[in-house]
Amino acid sequence: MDANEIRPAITANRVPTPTLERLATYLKCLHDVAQAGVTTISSAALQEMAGINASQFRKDLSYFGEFGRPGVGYHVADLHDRITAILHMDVDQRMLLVGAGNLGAALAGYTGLNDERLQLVAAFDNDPARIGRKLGQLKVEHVGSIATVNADLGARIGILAVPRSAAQAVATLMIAAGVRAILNFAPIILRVPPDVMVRNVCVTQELSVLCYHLEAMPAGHRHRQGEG
Amino acid sequence: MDANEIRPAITANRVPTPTLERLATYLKCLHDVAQAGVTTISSAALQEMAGINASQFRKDLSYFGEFGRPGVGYHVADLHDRITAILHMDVDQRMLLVGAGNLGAALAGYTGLNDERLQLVAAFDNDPARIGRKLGQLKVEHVGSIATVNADLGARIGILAVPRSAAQAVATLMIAAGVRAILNFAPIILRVPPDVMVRNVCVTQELSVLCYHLEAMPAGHRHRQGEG
DNA sequence: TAGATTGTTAATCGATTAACAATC
DNA sequence: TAGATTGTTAATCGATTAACAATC
Repeated sequence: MDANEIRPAITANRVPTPTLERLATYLKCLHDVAQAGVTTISSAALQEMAGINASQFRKDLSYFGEFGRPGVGYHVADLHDRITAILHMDVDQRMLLVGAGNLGAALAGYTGLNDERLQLVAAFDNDPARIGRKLGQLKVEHVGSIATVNADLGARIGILAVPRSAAQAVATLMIAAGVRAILNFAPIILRVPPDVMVRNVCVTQELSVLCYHLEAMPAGHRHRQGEG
Repeated sequence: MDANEIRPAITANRVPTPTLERLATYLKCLHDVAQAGVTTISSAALQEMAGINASQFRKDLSYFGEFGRPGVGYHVADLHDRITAILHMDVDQRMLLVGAGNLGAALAGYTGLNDERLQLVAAFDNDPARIGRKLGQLKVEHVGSIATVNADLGARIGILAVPRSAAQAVATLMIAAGVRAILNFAPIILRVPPDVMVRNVCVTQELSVLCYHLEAMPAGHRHRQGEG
């Protein structure tokens, strides 16, 4: 089982998680080339840009249908829209944020998180000093009111930006409030019911991997960036 | 090639990246059980805790030697220390931060980043309004001075917390200043020389994967958290 | 000693890549 | 038409898991 892996127990024709992760990368590339004025791109050109094998790219897309024209390539804007739709980023996705500290403020201020259809609709904390303050557009509410607030909002995505010590309890509250997908920034392995998904973002883990390679790498060994 | 993959061109007995990523997870678990007063743990008990297969755990460790005692299990504190050493988290690791916005402030304030041997030793920005301000213990300096500052500090890890538009240019500056490992928070695919490693943290990517599964999941399909 | 659990090998599983007929 | 490039199948590669002899 890989870090950040999500495993449906029952599914036919399941799309591999690495494929889903790469779709977001393709969106970044398509965004970049579109800005450069390019309207059509081949899988070979994308390999050059993203460092992802052309066959891989075509195979990834093949899970979802046909997207290109033999001898021509892919229409950049069209492919961008279709991948966005595949990821369901073309419909409104409401999100709750718990934790109004530095990280919470950074997330609330991040445009990528209030862009297009991803919408941060409420922010919570348990610190009285933070409650009532503004976090971007949002007024910070007490975490104890998350269930009643979300009864109206109906958000199914929760972002967990609280200290490790509070993370499990807050996750449980989120789930009781209707959240079914959690983006967890706390360095802890959350216990959740089987119908709740968790993706972990762990800065320390990333740094460990970098440290390992930095020290392990004798002169002459070369490293390449994959992507992200 | 996977997201966040790092590929040494020349290496015998290479440790798989998924294994390295899991080592950080094992540290989290060991930390937790140690606090609960447990001194010895079996791979089966760890499977229960971390949701990572017991064989996987033993196999991961086998890349680095022998750690347990048949019939007994693993000594928690000892294993924690040894994994820490494997990841080179037992020696000082100096890091530069570029980008003193919300995210930079959150990172500078994060204890995990000034914990133990991971040391944030300098912070930079290009906004005159931010230069001279304090970010945690650090005074924000102009990004143009990164090379001269790092000539003294000798940090080899750089944390990139600037907007997408500035990310590539700043990465290039970091590398010129001696950085060989970059933790990138900008949603862009960095172009770097082959001896520089990049790990990407992409919140939007994580959310895409959550959105996909939220929408794709018909009633009756169940999901499990892997870990992180 | 008997029971438990490791480290490691072999089997399985799944993901990546190469190759190529189909097609623009 | 000839050249280019797709979508897909088959081959390769690597990671995960099961099984078990060795060992405490």
